[in-house]
Amino acid sequence: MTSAPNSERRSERARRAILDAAFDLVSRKGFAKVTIEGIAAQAGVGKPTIYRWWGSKGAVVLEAMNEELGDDFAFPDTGDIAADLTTQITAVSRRLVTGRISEAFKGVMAEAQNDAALMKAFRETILEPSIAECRARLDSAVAAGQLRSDVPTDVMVDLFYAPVHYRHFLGFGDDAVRRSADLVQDVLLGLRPRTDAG
Amino acid sequence: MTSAPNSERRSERARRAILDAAFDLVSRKGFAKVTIEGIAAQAGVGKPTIYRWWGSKGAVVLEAMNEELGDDFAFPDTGDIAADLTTQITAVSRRLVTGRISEAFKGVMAEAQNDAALMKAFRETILEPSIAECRARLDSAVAAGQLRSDVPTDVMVDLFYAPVHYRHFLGFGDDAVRRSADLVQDVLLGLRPRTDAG
Amino acid sequence: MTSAPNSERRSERARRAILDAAFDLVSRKGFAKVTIEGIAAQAGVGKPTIYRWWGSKGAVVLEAMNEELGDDFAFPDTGDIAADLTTQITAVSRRLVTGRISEAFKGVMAEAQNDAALMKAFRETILEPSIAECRARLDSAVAAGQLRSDVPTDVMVDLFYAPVHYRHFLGFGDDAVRRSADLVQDVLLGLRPRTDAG
Amino acid sequence: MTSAPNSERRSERARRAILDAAFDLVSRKGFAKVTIEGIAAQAGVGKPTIYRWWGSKGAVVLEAMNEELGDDFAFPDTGDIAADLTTQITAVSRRLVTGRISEAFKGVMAEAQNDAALMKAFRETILEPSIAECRARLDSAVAAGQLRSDVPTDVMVDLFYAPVHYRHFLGFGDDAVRRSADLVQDVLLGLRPRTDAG
DNA sequence: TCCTAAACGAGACGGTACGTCTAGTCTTGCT
DNA sequence: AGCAAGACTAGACGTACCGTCTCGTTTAGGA
Repeated sequence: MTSAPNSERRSERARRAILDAAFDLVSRKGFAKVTIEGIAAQAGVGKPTIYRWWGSKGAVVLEAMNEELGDDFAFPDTGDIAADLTTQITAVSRRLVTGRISEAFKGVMAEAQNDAALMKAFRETILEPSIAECRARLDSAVAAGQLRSDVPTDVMVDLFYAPVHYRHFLGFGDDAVRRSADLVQDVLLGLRPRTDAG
Repeated sequence: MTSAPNSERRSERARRAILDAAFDLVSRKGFAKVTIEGIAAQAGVGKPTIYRWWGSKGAVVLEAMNEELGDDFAFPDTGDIAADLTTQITAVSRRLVTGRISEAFKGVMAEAQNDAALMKAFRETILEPSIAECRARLDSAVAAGQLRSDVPTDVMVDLFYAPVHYRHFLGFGDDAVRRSADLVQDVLLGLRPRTDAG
Repeated sequence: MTSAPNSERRSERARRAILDAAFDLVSRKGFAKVTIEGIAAQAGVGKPTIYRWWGSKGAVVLEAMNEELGDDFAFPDTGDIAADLTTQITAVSRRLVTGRISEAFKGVMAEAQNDAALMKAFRETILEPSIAECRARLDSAVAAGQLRSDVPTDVMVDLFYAPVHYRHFLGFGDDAVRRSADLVQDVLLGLRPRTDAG
Repeated sequence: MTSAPNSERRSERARRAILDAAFDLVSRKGFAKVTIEGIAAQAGVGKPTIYRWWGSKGAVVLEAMNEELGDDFAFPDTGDIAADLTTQITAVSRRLVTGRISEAFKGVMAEAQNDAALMKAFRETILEPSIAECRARLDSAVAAGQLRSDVPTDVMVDLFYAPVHYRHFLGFGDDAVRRSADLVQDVLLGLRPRTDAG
């Protein structure tokens, strides 16, 4: 068996070159048309250097996308939960259809459908942090009496985020995705607390 | 240019063998591990016969999946919209995670992210008929006074269907997908008509 | 077993079209780049019509070449055997390197190296008639005392014809092939009758 | 453009396996029935490894044949030019009809009729070295007064070698090819120097 | 003059091999 | 020891033809 590489001796230069090349190629040509060979060539790196540190093209691109995104998943908090949700869903939908990240995201998610490890990595590094931020904001809105308290906030997260991804993955088109934030109002109809019986 | 084949002379035997082989292989090995060569071999058919009638592996599997599904997209109508929605969403979620169609659906959708023609075909043959059925049922519920009339029914369709696909594509796991029907109640909270001001 | 076709009902139109297309295509693109499909297409004929009457591309092209050549293998007879041989070898060498027949001949001979039936057909329809004509002329030259009588005339035929084909098949180049007639004189050096002991 | 491979890093193991497999297959099945795929499979080698180093099946088989022949083209020199020519032509004719090289030679030459690069390679590696050896021997025979000096020795080479190849390529049959050495005497009739006027 | 059997055009079919592409592994210096 | 480089085995890709096999559609001789 091949022994695990020693990460202390890893070349940061090679790592950066690989991630930059991967992100650039995916952005320009689309995930499906990018190959490990192509990444290695553009990065000026041998293929084994990629295979030594990543398990698949999806893993490389996911990491490249993460670096591009940074780790700032902060949710806005103006005190108005409706406005904050609209702001955030609008931002997410724009990222999906036009952002630098767009091609990479679509490609990684397609790949992840048939690659459990990639899906796990995506969820841990991107999705779950985002959800946690959103949920924290919803919790504070519940505490502030802006949302009803008898629907779990993790369910609320799903209700707010689902439409944008649904429209994105099922091919409703860029315009429909971008208009997904409009649905925040409709979801909120049922999530507002009521003085009278629901 | 290669002229189009004459579909009148097409061999139904070959067509069936190809679709059956494709569906069987995808179900057993997963979309990603199936090859056109493998389909041709199992179907007892030459590769060119596949390429003559379909443009990609995704197209073959989509058609195989369509034949498996049949064209029955009927939406239940018991008079109780909440019950009917729950029934239908439950059925959809089960199909996605355990049904015969499960692997094929996941593979086709992953492929469709980077293949516009495949996405278009999927929408026309499967998604849009389903949506139309759902929408018709929602229209009748609006007419019956079970749903408010100031939210367009196509938006309602998105609100009800989004969670199941969202959880499915973003890797929430089979259990979470199956529990998606529970969210019907939460969405309905806001879509019920009200006599008092909203 | 497929019964033999009835040659009385054969379509002369189809036969002509096939031979013409075959000869034209071979002349323009070279034997190796011509396909049965291409011949059928240019002839406006179905592939089975070709397979019904010929066993291979080589057989078609051989017949086409034969029609082009006609059956005139007459050897010149001016009374001067040296001049007649030079005339004939010159004619043959020109046919091989520049004539209409050039590509077809080269292709058929290459094919015939691995197709005994084709070789047999070539010898019977072209080579042996030519040899017979040559040999008859040599016999008359022997009778006229212009050639020695103790070397069999079939051996003489080989000695005169060998150089041109040798140079042609072993790639000595068009010029060398065309100059092959010059060797007639050198061969004749030994084949002239002598009064003194040989 | 595909950059040229670096021959310093070439695997000698793969090269040997390919040449051995090619030669074995051609010897057993005949050139026409051998495929690049078959060679790769028997050699335990990927197809691209063959295409990386050779341009065609003919080129592989030519090199395999060269290795089998070795580079020993030495012409015998017993002092008797007639005997030496007979020995050599006999050896060549036997190689053509029964030797290990027989199938490979026939196949390569057939291919070379429509492949100028292959013909060039054949001439440079096999034919021209043989001719040079023969010519050197003839030169020494001329110097020794055994052959006339007014016929160029390169023409003499053609006269001696032509019959065996002519009979071989034009399908005279194995026996006729093997008897080609008999013609040496007839050619020599005219190439012996004479004291009386020619 | 019609009938009918065949040859015909067309082209889809099951196959084979092509030559290319990329994957992932292995090997060889170089730093 | 990790690296760049790239050759290696492996195998799927999509294409080109093969030779066979239906299909209707002429077409030509015999009834």
